[in-house]
Amino acid sequence: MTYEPIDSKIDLPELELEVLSFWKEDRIFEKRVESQKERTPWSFIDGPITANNPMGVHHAWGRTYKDLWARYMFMRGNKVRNQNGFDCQGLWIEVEVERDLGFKSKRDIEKYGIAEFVKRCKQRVLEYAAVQTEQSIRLGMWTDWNDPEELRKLEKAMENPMGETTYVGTYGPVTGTAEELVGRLGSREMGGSYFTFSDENNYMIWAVLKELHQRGWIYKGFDSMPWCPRCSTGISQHEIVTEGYKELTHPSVYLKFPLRQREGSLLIWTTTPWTLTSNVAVAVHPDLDYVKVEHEREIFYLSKGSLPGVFPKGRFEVLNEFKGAEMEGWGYNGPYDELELPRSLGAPEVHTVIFWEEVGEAEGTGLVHIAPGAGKEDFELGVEYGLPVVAPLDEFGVFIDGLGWLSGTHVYDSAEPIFEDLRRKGLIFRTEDYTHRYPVCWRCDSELVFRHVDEWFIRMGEVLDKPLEEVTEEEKERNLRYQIMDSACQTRWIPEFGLARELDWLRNMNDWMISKKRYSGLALPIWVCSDCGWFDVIGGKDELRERAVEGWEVFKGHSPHRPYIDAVKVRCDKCGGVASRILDVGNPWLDAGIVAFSTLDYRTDRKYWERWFPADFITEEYIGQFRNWFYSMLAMSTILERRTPFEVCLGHGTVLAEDGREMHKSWGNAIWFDDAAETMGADVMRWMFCSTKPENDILFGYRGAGEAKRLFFMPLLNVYQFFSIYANLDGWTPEQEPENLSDLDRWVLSKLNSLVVKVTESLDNFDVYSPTREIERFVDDLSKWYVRRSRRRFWKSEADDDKKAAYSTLYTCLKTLATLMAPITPFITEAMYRKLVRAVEPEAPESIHLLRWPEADTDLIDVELMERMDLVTRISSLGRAARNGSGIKLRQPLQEAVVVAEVETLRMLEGIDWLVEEELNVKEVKLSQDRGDLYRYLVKPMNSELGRKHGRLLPKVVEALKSFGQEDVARLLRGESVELEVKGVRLEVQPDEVEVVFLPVEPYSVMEEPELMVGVRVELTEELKREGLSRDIVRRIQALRKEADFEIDDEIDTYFSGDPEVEEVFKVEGEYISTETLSRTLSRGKPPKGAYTGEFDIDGKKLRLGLIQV
RNA sequence: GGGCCCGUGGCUUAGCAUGGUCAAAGCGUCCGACUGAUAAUCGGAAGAUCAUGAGUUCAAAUCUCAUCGGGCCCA
Repeated sequence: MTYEPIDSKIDLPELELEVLSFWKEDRIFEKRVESQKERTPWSFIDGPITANNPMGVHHAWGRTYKDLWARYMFMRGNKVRNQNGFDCQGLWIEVEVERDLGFKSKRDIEKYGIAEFVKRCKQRVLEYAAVQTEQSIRLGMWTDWNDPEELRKLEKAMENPMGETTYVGTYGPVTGTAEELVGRLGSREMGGSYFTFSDENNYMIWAVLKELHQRGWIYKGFDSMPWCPRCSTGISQHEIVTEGYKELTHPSVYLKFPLRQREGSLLIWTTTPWTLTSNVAVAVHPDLDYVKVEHEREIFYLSKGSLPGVFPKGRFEVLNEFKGAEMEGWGYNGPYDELELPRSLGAPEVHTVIFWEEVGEAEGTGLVHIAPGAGKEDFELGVEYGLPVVAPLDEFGVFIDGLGWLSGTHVYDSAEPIFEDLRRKGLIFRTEDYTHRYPVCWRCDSELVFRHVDEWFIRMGEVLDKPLEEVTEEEKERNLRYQIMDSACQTRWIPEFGLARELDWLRNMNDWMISKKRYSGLALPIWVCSDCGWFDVIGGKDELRERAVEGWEVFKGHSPHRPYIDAVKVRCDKCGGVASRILDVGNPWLDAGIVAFSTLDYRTDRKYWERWFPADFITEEYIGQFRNWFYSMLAMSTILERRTPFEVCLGHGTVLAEDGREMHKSWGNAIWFDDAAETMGADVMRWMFCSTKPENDILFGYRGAGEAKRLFFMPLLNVYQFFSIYANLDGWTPEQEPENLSDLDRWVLSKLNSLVVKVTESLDNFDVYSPTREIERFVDDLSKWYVRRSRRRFWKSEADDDKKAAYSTLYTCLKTLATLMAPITPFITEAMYRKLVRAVEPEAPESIHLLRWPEADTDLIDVELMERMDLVTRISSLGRAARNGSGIKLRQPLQEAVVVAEVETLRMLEGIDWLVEEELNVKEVKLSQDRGDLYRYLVKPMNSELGRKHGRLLPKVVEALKSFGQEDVARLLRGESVELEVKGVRLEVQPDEVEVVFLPVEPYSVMEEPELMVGVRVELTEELKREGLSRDIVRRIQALRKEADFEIDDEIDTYFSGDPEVEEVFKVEGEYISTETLSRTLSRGKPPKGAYTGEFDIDGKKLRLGLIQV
């Protein structure tokens, strides 16, 4: 058997596993790398995936894109560099490790030991890098990465970081300490995936930060930051926005602030009672209306608009009304003026009413309590007014010393005691529960508080009040923000609105907070003198060694991570003191943003870097990345080179469950990657992603997968199956070339070459959505028209030229189609290629993925032929509908079909009308330009109209209408009137006085579309009936053959008996029946013993059959 | 409050940048057929105020504006 069949059950995952082992054993990917040496570079940069957990199906979308364009660009003749990347540093990994170790807070980590903790974090990364690599292999990805087993060996070796070990990488074994080898992962010597915790990645960021420092763009800032008390770290703007909010209910309180020079109190409202110790001022809107009211013999001040909310029962009296502006400078007594900390900062003295444009009265009282030490906007306002900052919480969220009875209380436990205290002081007006969106920690869900902290920032540059195009070169020179915008504009964003989003982010973002008070991450290379406050940024390991004044021996041999790096001290340039590294680690987006430099040897081999920078292409899920990876990549590259690091950025949407919601474990609608791969198969998954428009979200699940399999993959494989069955029987191989091709062949080849053109254009344009649509359409054409109409060409017994033409054409179609699909569905196409092409073309490459991309033969594209065939399918479709209407089944031959159309249309059918004959099972196709051949028109009088007009003449008029010719009807249809004469009276019939009815001409059943009409003659002669019956008989014999498990080419002896009519058919149509069923003999009578028998009823007529294999 | 996407038959989507063919497909439903690719396949039918309103135009699902609803991003 030349062409191995694909099992009809078609277990796609099973087939994929076979292909995977072929790739592995025969080192096909390595052969691809080997074969591309001398080619033009095509550069791709992988956005690192966090190696923290198994990957999900949502990763598979982007990874499908990543893999497919790498495969495609290779096939197009490029040298492809694509290195997988892992994100390795940052809070998310720490949190998982903390969870594993059962830690509750940072204190547990300190107790456990930073060195040990950081080591565990690295181990976790190695563990999941191995898992994700295996999963990605299963997805069909081909890229440079590590053998998962080697990663696991390294993970174990890390138990003793300073112990010697050996790692086998892409280029052979490397030996060193475990920590050293881990720090060198992804390097030129070791190959494999890049890891953002590598030494080079860290030191490269040092170089960038030094560069920024030289421009004066690094600074230590004090800001009011969202802070997670559990993680004990600030949460940056980048992190808080996506998952950073939750609907929460808190107790809120209306509170009295007694006025100093006036009677009564300001009425303020807050949802965060813990901030009250930090109150320094109250803000009003100068233009808003405020009122003085009396309520239960007390005087309150609040905004007019907030009255209904504050006094819902309406028991108050307005004493006075005025603008907020009049309240400026009013003094009041704060609720915690007695405490030591506020007093020491002079807070009580500055308690006054100030202005703020943001004050509203949708909620609260229109009087806003301002605490610059405990809120972001408050802080900004405080800077404006020069207010003192009372910062009440320590890093764990505990009230610090100097706050009296509150000192030592945790913020989470503070609301009730504070309420009680205020109640005792008689300051509470009312409390009520309040539900709002409140920021929470995106990793551990703890409620965030605002803390006044010192953090390190990269200065973005001021936001200028003018359009981007008007910003001058000089202004850009000292403004990073606008430089990055320039870079963003150099990139082609797909979808196009990507640029607008990126620019929007850049326009709005604040200075970039890069510090984090954590452990496992980039050691920020900032050394500060504790004596005089001087600081410097160190640009690399060598510089550090030179400037180290102590601690180098502790650090030596370690990766630049805590705690060892913290031991190194440098000399203060200003006062000669000793400067220490700040203990903060870096924001992880620094790690991911630098990879266009760190992984391309920017510091050590500039030529190599230049060859591969910028990336021709990157692709990621766009949600979030405009402010994360896209942003940080642009930022880093702009700082170093002032240009974009990627030419094309393809963003795609989100993976949702089939119910349209996000996938959540607890909702039971999540699908794990491994399950998806083993149930639906990787190719089906890839196809689903590719046939979704990237800017849309995908509803991903087994229903869609089943549909893709049934509607696309099965028909495709069935075509292959069909080919293999007959080509095997006939022993056809590609060297048996035909002399001539039929119109059907030329048509499908024309379609095929058009497909090559379209798919190539689209993929060059980073559009895979359109190709999936085009390919689906082609598979439809191939299976639903070409194969269907060619079946008999394959069945006939002699191996004539027409048969060769059919084989050759179908072979070409399948081979080319598989090649076009190879980047998208690498498994199934490999299987087809191996069974189809490799079976008969020994000199062909061993894998479809080593092929060159097919060139379209545009000479074979015959637009006219495609139009003609299109007409044939339209006619067939109409004809089938007409047959359908008649109720006569397709197996019953009919005498004729009539096609009515314009003469130019009919001319197009020359030479291919036999296809219609076969498709409609008619003896002949008649062509006509006269609709009258199929339709006649009947004019029905509308008696109400005509009667009113003609009175007694009506019966005569109706009579006359019967004699209307088709020409008269045509005029009425055109809206013209027709004259007639009744009893010598001439009168006019208007179109709206009659109804024109169409009736098919007997004995035709008719269907039409504009400009085209098809009718079939539904009259049955005895001969036709007999033929129909013979086909029914053949059908029954075939069914029986199948049931008896005979091979397709087994010859048989057939025994029959039944009603006389049936037996008669065996006589008259004997030759036809025996040819169709490969019957050597047809014998009337009882079959011998051992025959396979069956009894049938054909429209009430009996038939008994017996078959014997010869 | 600002920016960006999106509202098309019961469901999922195409069409919309270059306005003009009966608004296209798949699922589901109903009816029928085919069957030497067959635990597949094919045909037909029913089913859409193209979110709403206004405007531009001879002509709007498509362009403009507004409104409503959903999503995302940022304040």
